[in-house]
Amino acid sequence: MVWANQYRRNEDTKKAIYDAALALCREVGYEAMSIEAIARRAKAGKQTIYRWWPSKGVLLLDALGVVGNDSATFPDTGDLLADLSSQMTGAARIMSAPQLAPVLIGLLAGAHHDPALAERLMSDLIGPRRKGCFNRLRTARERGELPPDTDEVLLMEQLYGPLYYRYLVTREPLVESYVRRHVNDLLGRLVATTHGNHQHTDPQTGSAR
Amino acid sequence: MVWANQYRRNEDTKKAIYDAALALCREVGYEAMSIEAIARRAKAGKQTIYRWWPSKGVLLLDALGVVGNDSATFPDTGDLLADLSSQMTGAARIMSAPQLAPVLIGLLAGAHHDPALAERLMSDLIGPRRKGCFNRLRTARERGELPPDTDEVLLMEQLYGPLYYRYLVTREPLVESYVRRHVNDLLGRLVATTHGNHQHTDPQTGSAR
Amino acid sequence: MVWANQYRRNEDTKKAIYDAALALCREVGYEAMSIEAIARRAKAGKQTIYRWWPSKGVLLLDALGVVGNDSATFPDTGDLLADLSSQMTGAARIMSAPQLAPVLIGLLAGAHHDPALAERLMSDLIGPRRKGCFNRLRTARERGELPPDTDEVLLMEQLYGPLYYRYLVTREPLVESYVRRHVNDLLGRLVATTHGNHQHTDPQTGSAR
Amino acid sequence: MVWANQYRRNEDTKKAIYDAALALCREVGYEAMSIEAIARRAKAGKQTIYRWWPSKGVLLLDALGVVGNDSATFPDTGDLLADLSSQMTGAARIMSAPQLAPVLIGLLAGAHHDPALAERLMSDLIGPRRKGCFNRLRTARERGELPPDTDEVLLMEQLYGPLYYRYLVTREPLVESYVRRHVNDLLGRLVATTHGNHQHTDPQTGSAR
DNA sequence: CATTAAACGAGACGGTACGTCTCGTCTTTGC
DNA sequence: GCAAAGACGAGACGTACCGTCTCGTTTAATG
Repeated sequence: MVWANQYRRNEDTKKAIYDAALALCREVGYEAMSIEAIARRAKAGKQTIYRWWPSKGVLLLDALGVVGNDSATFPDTGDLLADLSSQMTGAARIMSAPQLAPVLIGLLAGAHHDPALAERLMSDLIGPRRKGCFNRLRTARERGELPPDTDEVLLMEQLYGPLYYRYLVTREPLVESYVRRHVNDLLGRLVATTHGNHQHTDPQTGSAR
Repeated sequence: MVWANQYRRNEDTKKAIYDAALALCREVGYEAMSIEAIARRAKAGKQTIYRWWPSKGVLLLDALGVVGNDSATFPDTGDLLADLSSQMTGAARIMSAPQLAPVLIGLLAGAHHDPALAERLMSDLIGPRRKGCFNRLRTARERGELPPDTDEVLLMEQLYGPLYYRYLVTREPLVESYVRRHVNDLLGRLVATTHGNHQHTDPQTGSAR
Repeated sequence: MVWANQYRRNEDTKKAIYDAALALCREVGYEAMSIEAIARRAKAGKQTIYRWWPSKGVLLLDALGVVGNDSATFPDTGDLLADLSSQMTGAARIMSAPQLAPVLIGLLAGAHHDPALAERLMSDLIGPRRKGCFNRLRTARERGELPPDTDEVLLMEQLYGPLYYRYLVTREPLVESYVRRHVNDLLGRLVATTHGNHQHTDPQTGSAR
Repeated sequence: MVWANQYRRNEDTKKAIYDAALALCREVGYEAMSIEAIARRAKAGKQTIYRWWPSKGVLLLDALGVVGNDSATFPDTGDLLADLSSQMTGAARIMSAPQLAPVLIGLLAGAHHDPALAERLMSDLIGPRRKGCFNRLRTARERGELPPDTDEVLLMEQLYGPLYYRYLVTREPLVESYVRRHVNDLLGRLVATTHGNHQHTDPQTGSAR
């Protein structure tokens, strides 16, 4: 593609740098990972890294390759509660993956004093996911699954906030049961559904769990 | 008293180090702040700092002097909604204070790879506030202001989660109107709905008991 | 040539470091001179020094630039006594120069627990001078100026030993008259020459009385 | 005795400090030995050391206890050559003892920028030995064993200079054969004796070939 | 004896330097 | 003409000692 080689960039080197960055991040953590070490491991010149990425955080964000992945697309089976549960447990699983957890907090912290990283983080990682969730909630509202006066943004933050809180502040494991309980609890108050208890039937087996 | 000077610690030096740490954190940010610079500004020897604090984060936590302050005591006027609004807007104001915001995210990030800092953060900063909120919610439940099957910990996290989300993830200003809208929205649904969720969790650790 | 810049070394920096080292050595002495201070004065990074020299002593030895200088070449006018007197008074002058005296003793002391310095000292400073003297003595023996059974090494050490003794042990000034008296006395006994200098000195202080 | 306890000095502590100093000197060498480490090992306070000794060198000199020992007394059997050989081989043995060699050079180097150490070194260690030798040589001259115009000080330095030269400059082992050869050679020319020594040594390394 | 003054161990303190590490820039060399 | 290699100035890291300065606790001598 034209753009990719517009700057005569060596794709092999790029890949080696991404690999080295990811490997190092897993091994020593985001903070302890140095550009020097990435270059060393990738057998790349330091200048090559400084030429193409403004900071360790942005490099890592690129390396994660989150731009094009589909984790931002929200499922829409028609059942809002099920869709939210499924998407959010997936998100929780990713957030609490041992390799990724320290990365995200590192990136979030870095964004507080690195506007470039902040922008990339929002446009590539956070933004698309917010948009996907927002759209799903709007659709739900239009279908009548949610009250017509629902503030989708506020609801979205009420949904995801506690996950981030657990992940970032108390560092407790984001187990699936917690996520489901939270979503049921929050949505349960909001939607007009008869549901005496909060046990859910597994759509696959049909057996109560 | 004997204990205080048991280690023959110089209180003037301690104060100078706290002052220097706080000033530097404000000026250059948590990450960019070095122990070397703190010592320089406090006219203290580096060893003096290393002698008394295990890390930059713990030093800063001590410097914030959050241990004994009363921001952890929850108001109880009998009106839960008003009390929550007042406490949470206060918390939001503190969190979004320009001097403090980068400190907290730095500490939270640091806690992810520094167990000692994590423990201090939880025991001195996060824990007491969680406990205060938990107690206020329990009192409210016992008074009948909340449904008898309310899970205080989950509710607490639903209350504070979005604040941290805004502060840490999207870095939007934590304006008072947002906080009030969120609290009204969440509490409003709760007091007007019957439902059930009967698991209880420990307010400190959050783990089910 | 290629070799010199094989390591892409910055010659300006090298010169600045040599200058700083020599200046500092003169000002504060060998022991009190720190690598940190050399770097500071030379406006060089500490790492640059540690990269190229294994120790303060070796750096100073290089800075003295004794490798290529010609003080190691022994004069040969055909008159052994005159040649020795001239070379040794020169050596004595150098050894007792106020800037150099503390350097040499520092290097000699350092060589006792730094094999690398010991080797450099011998190969660059001591060795060539020993060789030059040895050759001159051998030539003299071959010419019949010295007895055919002369041990040049022993004689050399008998010649220079007292100079070092005065310089290193009693720290008396290595005045020219002493050197000449010693050489005359030693050689006079060895070759068939009239000689005589019968000044006596105090055994404690060594000063002439 | 009154004087000794005038300052109410603890003799046990003093002994422990001496022992620690000597042990450390043997183990890590003079340069690497710190007052901090001496205090640590002697279980003494640092202040106690700083109270009684002006420097590491003087402390060590005291610890060596050279003041009163009898190595300064010169033998007088009537045979000058034998007496010199015996005394000097003894001195050489002491100088080249592995534990002492680095101490002496350290003290000599220290004396170059520590007048107090220089004075103590001369009055306690070097001076008495010079005096003893001087007296023996004077006696020999008065007995006619040496020419009447002999300069005892010069001769003394010609005798001992090469020993120090080997010990300090070339760091070759001060083997007995070398000492005897040197004394025989020097004295042999001076007194009326038949002698001869035809061994040759390499001028660079000094080792016999 | 009780007082008292010093020596003592312990170790905090402000400093300096150590030798290593990484930063981000700059230069040289090879492909 | 970009990329690797790495030198460079800069400066922080955490440690070791420096020499000074309290602290309480012996310990010896004086009163």
